[in-house]
Amino acid sequence: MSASKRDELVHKALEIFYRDGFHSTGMDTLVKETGISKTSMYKHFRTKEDLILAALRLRDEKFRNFIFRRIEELAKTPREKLIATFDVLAEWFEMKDFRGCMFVKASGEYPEHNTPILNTAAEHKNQLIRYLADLARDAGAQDPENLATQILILKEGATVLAHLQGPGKFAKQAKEAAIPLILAACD
Amino acid sequence: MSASKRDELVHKALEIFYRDGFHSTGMDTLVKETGISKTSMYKHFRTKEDLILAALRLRDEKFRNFIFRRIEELAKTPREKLIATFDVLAEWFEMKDFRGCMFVKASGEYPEHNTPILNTAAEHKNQLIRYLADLARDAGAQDPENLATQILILKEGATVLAHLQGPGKFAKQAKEAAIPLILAACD
DNA sequence: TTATACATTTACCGTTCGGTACACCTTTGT
DNA sequence: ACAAAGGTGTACCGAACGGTAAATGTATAA
Repeated sequence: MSASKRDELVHKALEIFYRDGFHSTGMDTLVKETGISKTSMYKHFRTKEDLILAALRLRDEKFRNFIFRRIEELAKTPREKLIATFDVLAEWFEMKDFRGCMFVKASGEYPEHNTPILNTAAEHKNQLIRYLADLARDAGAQDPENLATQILILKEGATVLAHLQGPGKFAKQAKEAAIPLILAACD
Repeated sequence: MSASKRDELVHKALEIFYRDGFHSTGMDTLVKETGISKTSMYKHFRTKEDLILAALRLRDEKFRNFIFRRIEELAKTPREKLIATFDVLAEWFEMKDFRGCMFVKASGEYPEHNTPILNTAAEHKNQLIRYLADLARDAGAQDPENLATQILILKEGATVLAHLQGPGKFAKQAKEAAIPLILAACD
């Protein structure tokens, strides 16, 4: 039961769950696509929910890596980084396999409060807030938490609409809405 | 096959789909909860997808009625109405059965482009944009479409986060982000 | 070489899925 | 009174669901 095999399973599961959804992807499909047997799959993951949680944790890590790394590459000052968030968002929307936010999808399919999947999704958003709040603090914002929350609201709204209506203009519109907020918050 | 019976079925289906999701709600559950027989159900709706589409159309109508009516009740001038959008949003978030936007949920479970369900969800958002753009035009905005889009982005973001993290502060934060945008756009 | 331990496969479990064939009403027109 | 028409319920379809028991490798240690 090698750790790398498990990793491979989670990567593949993440890809398929993100593309097709959670309920509509059966364990038989995952087993077939990964080439493993069903019993082995259930040795690595006790239940389907365990596999979903592992996939969400991987997604959390990969997504934050991508966003944070690109922001750091695109901008130098904290204030510029806050704004660059929306340029990274535009890059994400344009990717050919973009299908919206995986955690929003998960919260739609498992909406019951205080369940592991919804909690994992909520925690992902907390991590984003924390990162943005740190940037806002470094940028000298009066109320870093508030500014971070507003930026996250714009990010989530743009993401939802980009998935529903196509990538078009939403990252740009969100950016144009964010800039005056950021400038006003940092004197 | 009375029209009122069909209406009753759609209402009940909407309630259950919104609470539990689409894939995780079986036709057997719907049949049991409505007290009708399966054959009769399939006389009214050829497939499960037809029933989902009917539920989404009803949701579209009910949701827009609620939002637009409350906005008109809360504010008089077009500019005030744009702002009041976020007070109505706060009311929605506080409702005990609030579970986020049904069309976002639908787009998460049926993400394939150019399919009836995704198209219906996209059209719902178009209707909201159109209404907001009309208000923005009446309020004298330079670019009504842009302002409407930005307000919708804030609405969608606040909705997603309110579902994930609880109603708390998101309507208020979105409102505070929207006000300067609205004021700046209308001179 | 053989016993042990563990990973893997095959074959299957009971349940639920979306959907349907068909017998059984009940109504309506004549 | 009676037949045609159409809505209704029962009982069922094959497939897919999440999950498991038992057999079959296969590598290591004695």
